[in-house]
Amino acid sequence: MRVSISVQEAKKIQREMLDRVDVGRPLSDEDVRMVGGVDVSYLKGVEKMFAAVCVFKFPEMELVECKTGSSKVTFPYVPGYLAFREAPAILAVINKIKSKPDLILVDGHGVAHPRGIGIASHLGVLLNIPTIGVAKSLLVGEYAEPSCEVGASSPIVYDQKEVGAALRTRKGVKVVFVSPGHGVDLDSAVRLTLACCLGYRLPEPVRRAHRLANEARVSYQKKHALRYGGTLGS
DNA sequence: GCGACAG
DNA sequence: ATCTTGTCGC
Repeated sequence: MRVSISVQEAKKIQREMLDRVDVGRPLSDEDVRMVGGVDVSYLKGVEKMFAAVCVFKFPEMELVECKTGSSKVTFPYVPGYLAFREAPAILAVINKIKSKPDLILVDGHGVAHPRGIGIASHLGVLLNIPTIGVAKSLLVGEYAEPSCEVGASSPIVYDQKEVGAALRTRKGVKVVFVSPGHGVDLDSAVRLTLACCLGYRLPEPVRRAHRLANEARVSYQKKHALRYGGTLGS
């Protein structure tokens, strides 16, 4: 792929963006009328990715609007630099929606990151919209396993600080790792994430965006008769 | 140097 | 993340 920038340059950008990240602001439920979720899927072999965004009315959690889009991959997957790979595609689909979410849940970490600025924080700063990182696995830090009931949580500690929480969003399933992205504090992030869950491990906005991004990839594969990353047929 | 390592 | 088939449990 034609790489947009180097990891060194990306690191410098993160350093410059870091002081704009705000995780000290409580966000009440009344502050959120619309909540969005974003995710990206990839097509093996070709340098293409499919992003999706789904917006829900909060706290009713009724689907309001969804958009998808495809983009070329211009940055490799490097742990700690996911934003430089996925943010461009995500920003593109967010620009397509008519509704204005007051909060966006991102598939990945927020400040529970080596340098305190994961993809959720990165997007929050660029959009100037509160964001929360919801990841399926840990990138940095340590945590104690919470009890198995819905809503149980325990802090993620990294560099002697509480940067997030391991949250049980559904009874008996693996926890998800929640961390503030930008414009919201940890307690609010955990509370709001839980309020977005409808019986599944992942909060609905992210779950639906994930599904939609996959559908967009599949339709692309079908449209171009792609399989195993190669071309079959015309 | 070695192991870890979001999606 | 992607690809892939069956299997286990509510």
